[in-house]
Amino acid sequence: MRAWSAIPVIEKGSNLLLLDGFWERDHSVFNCIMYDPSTSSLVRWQDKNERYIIRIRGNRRFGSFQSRTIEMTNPLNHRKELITEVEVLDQYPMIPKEQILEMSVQPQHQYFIRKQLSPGSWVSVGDDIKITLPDDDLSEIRRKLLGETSELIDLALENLPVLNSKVVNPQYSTFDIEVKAPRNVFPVPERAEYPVHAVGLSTSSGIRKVLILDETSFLREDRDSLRKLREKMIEEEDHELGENLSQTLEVKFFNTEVELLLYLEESLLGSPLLITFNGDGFDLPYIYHRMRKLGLNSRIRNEAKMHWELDGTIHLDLLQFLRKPSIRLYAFGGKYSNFTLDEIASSILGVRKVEHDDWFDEMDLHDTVRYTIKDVVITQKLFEYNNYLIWLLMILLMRLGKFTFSFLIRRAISAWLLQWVAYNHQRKGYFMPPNEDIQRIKGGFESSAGIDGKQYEGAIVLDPKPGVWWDVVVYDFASLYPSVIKSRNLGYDTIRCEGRGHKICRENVVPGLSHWVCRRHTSIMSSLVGYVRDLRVKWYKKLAKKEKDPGMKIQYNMIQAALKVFINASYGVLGTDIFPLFCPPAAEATTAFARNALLTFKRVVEDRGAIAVYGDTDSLFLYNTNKDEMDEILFEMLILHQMELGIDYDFKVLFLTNKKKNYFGVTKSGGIIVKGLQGKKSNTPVFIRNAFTRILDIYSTITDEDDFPRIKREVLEYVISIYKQLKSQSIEFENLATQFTLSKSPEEYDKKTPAVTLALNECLENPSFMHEIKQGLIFLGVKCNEFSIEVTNNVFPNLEEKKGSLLPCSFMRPKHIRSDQVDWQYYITTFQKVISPLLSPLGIRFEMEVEGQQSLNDYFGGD
DNA sequence: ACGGGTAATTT
DNA sequence: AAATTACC
Repeated sequence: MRAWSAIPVIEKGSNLLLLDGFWERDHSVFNCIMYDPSTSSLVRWQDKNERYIIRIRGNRRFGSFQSRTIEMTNPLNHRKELITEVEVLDQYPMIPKEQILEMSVQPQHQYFIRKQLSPGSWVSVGDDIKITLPDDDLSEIRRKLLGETSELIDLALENLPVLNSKVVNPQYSTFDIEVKAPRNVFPVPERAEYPVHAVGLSTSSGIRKVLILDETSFLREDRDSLRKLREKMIEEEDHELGENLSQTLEVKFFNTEVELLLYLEESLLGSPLLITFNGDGFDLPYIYHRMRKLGLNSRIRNEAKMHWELDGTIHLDLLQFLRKPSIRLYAFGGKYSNFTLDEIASSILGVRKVEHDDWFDEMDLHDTVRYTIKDVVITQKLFEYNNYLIWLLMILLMRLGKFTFSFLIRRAISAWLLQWVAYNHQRKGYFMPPNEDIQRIKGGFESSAGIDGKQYEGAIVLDPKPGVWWDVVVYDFASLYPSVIKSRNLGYDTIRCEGRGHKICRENVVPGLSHWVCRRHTSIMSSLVGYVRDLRVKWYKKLAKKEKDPGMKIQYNMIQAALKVFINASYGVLGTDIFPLFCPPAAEATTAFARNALLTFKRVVEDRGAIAVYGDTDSLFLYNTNKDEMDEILFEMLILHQMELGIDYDFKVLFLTNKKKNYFGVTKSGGIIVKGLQGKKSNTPVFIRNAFTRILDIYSTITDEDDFPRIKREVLEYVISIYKQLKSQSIEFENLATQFTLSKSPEEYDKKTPAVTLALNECLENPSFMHEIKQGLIFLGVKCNEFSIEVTNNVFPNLEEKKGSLLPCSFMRPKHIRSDQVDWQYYITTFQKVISPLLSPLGIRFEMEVEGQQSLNDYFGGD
């Protein structure tokens, strides 16, 4: 039984949002899962005509298996090949897996690819399933893309109506469980040892509930605590969350955990969409195992590793989606960097962080209720933020990449890209050649990376010219790698092409490499990347700018961001060996053309007298430019090299040292840009980061060169004040803390790192902490005088220091440290080191003017 | 289960 | 030299 088998089947219907699909276990029938906004529920339609097909090259027969032979084109040589399509029911024919084409594409996606259906779009079902589209006026896009290849225009015309069709906001439920685990014990879902004692429940229809386990009936009699709860909520939650929680919240008490859990499941069952924060990693598996332990039949199902569903609903684990690097960086501009609900919500919503140090066993009823419901409501706010922006983004990504909802939530970007590319191979009648073919024909890398462990040569970073530069304009290529892929027609199919008529292609060389690029055919990847890039730049960015309707403006902006996700990932996958279309020459050709583009631009600009004071990958920092001349050069780059450039920053003043990827400056509009400096990094103590920011604030007020003395005075005064705090050891431990990440899984550590020692140290005081130690765990540590700890467990089985041995340790968690244990000298040194790039342009010498000033004051007893 | 290379800093 | 964090 699968979770989605519980969704009611319909024979006919229209205006349905296609979200997902699955094959019956025996592959006999395909089920499409759709959201029906008219009833706010999920419906299922069974496609009885479509068969589950595998493809094998050549004209073949496999015993009793139903099969037919079709023709498809091999993109490597543009020849038609005979392909056998075999109908698969319960079992596969006896053939080696390598002979099956496109094994990397999931069965449910094979269905959508064969039917050329885009999940996320509106469909009607009956005898068959069909996409329904509004009548869009496509003449304008045709006009805008005039001069582009017909392939690119076709792609745009096909995809635009789907992307532009409306998105409805779904009905949903969200919940969060609290487990009564002993202090500092992490409840492991598989064990489900501790009772679920509180559950927060909230729905889009306005239900706000907290379920409380109250075996003694003691809590519900506690009128005093309940009254206090309302009062506190009026004071805090109502105000903070913009909710009338004190009025709408219902607290429900249960005599037994069994009753509570059954009630919880029952409440969630009717919902089309179940939203959680870490539901795949904790809440759903915990309830599942807990119910089994209590002898109950759960309707939660484990579909795959880190994929849990509740019967009849679609489960969205927001954490799974938001933690994807591509989403975090390109869709949300890197606003959050830790993946806790608090951090993500506070950065996206601007909600204040909720501290709750108290363990649940020590909390009063009213605090338990408040914290429980608060997490749920924050999850909800996150989902509803900016008129369901996250939902909109998700639907758009599905429409663009042609993949299902659960695939979107749970798979990485390279999987998205593959599905997108696979769909578009089928669209053109191509099959995806096996990677062995690609690598055998195209060969390996011929460049080598400058960095150990990397495969091929990447970007250029120019040596910065140290100094203070006034009036510097930063020009950068608009999406450099995708532009190169598009304009140079790069792809696994076009690089090092061979065969009759391809002699002319040999002259089309890749700069600095022996590769050449096809002149006869357009690369599949190149036209896909090109279409997405053009759509973004020429269409949606402009639409977003001029759109008046706020709802549509948001949608256009989000489409623009979603397109960027695809653009930015499309280059990277070509160079990763696990990607089924991995093609070394195509990957290194991309960076080679990109290096060439940057150097060409540099030469042209310098011929006209500008000075490139710095540049990295796709940008030049130019001093002594003239706007009109630059416009001419940009035009030339566009016409001669099909490369589009724009202005990134316009610096009033820019500060460079001899270090690459390190600079700061003040823009003409008074904004501060700071890159790479230590003071920005998360592994710098908080108080130093704060001081760093404060000094930059002072810098941002600079007017001209004559203003330096004022800036110097203010900065010096501030730095001295911090130095005094350090000397008098009056900085809170929390602000001394540095962040350490356990970036690998515990078995992979053979040497100690601060994160490792912090983890071991924590285990000493609290042995059950072992279970919490996993990849991605973040610790705060304060540098302290060195001490020894005994390794008491085998959490890190491959550590040099075995169990029982002593380990030197120089970090402690802020809560456990005393002032006399803090290594204050380290903080003074680090403070000086980190802020020194901000002091040296002003001519401030730390030893003389900060430390010296301090001691003179001490001596003379001045302030 | 799965973007890439380049660079600086710390242990 | 390896690990971590940043830049693009």
